[in-house]
Amino acid sequence: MNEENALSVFSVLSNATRLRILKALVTAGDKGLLAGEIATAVDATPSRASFHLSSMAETGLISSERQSRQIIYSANYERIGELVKYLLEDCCQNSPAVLSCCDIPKAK
Amino acid sequence: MNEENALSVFSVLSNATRLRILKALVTAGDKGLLAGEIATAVDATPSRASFHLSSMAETGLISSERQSRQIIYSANYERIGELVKYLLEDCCQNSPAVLSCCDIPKAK
DNA sequence: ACTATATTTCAATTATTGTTGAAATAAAAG
DNA sequence: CTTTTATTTCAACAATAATTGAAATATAGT
Repeated sequence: MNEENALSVFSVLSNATRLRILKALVTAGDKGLLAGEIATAVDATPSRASFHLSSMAETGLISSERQSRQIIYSANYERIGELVKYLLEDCCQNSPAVLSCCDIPKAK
Repeated sequence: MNEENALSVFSVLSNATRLRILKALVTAGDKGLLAGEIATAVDATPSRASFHLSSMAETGLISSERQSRQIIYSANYERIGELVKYLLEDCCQNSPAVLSCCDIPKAK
C-alpha cells in the first residue's frame, strides 16, 4: 500500500456510515451481506448505501459479487491488514511506543 | 477510543498534508519539530500548516508546547496505537485474517 | 516603546463530499 | 413481454473542508 492508497482508505473510514458498513461486513464474515441488508443495518437509504459501498469497493476495502438479483458485499480482510501495516511501518516506522500501545507483541 | 474519536482521527489522516506532518513528527521523535520546520518539511504555507496542526492536535494525534517564540509539536504515539487497536479490535474483532495480513504475531 | 520573528486566526473564496429522490438497469417470475 | 424486486446512477442541492492572504497575537531583543 502506498501513500495514495492509504489516503483513500483513511478517507473511506472517516465517515460514520462507511465505518459502520465495514463493521457490519467484518461481523458478517465470509458469507457477506446483501446490499439491502447493509442499507437496513446502517439505517441508510438504498441509494446512499450504494453510493458509499462503491467508494469502499474502489479502495479495495470490500468486494462485491452479484447473485441473481442481489449483490453480496464482503470485507477484504487483507486490505484492512495492509492499512494497519502501512500505519505501523510507513507512518510510524515500527515505533515500539506505538506497538506497545496497541497490545501488539514485539516479536516481528 | 470510541467511534467518534476514530472517525475524527481517520479524517485527520485522510489528507496528504496531515499524513506527511504525522510522518515527519514520528520521524523526528520525542524532540519534535517547530511549526515552521513542519511547514517547510511538508511544503505548506505557515497558515496552512497551522490550520492542519490544530486539527491534528484536537484529535490527540499530536501535542504542542511553546518554547519562547516558537512552538514545538510532537507525535502522540499512544494515540496512534489506540487507533490501530480500534481498527483491529472494534472494527475487525481481532480477525486472524486481518492480523496475519499485517505481520502481527498471533500471540495476543 | 519599537522592531523583528514565529505562529495563529479570520474572512472570503474555492473545492470536495454527502444527501435526496427520481429515473435507469438487471434479473427473475408470471 | 409486462411486472416485480434489488440495486445503481444521475442531477440538483446542501454541507464540509481546504486554501489564501491579510491581520492579530505572542515573545524576545534593542
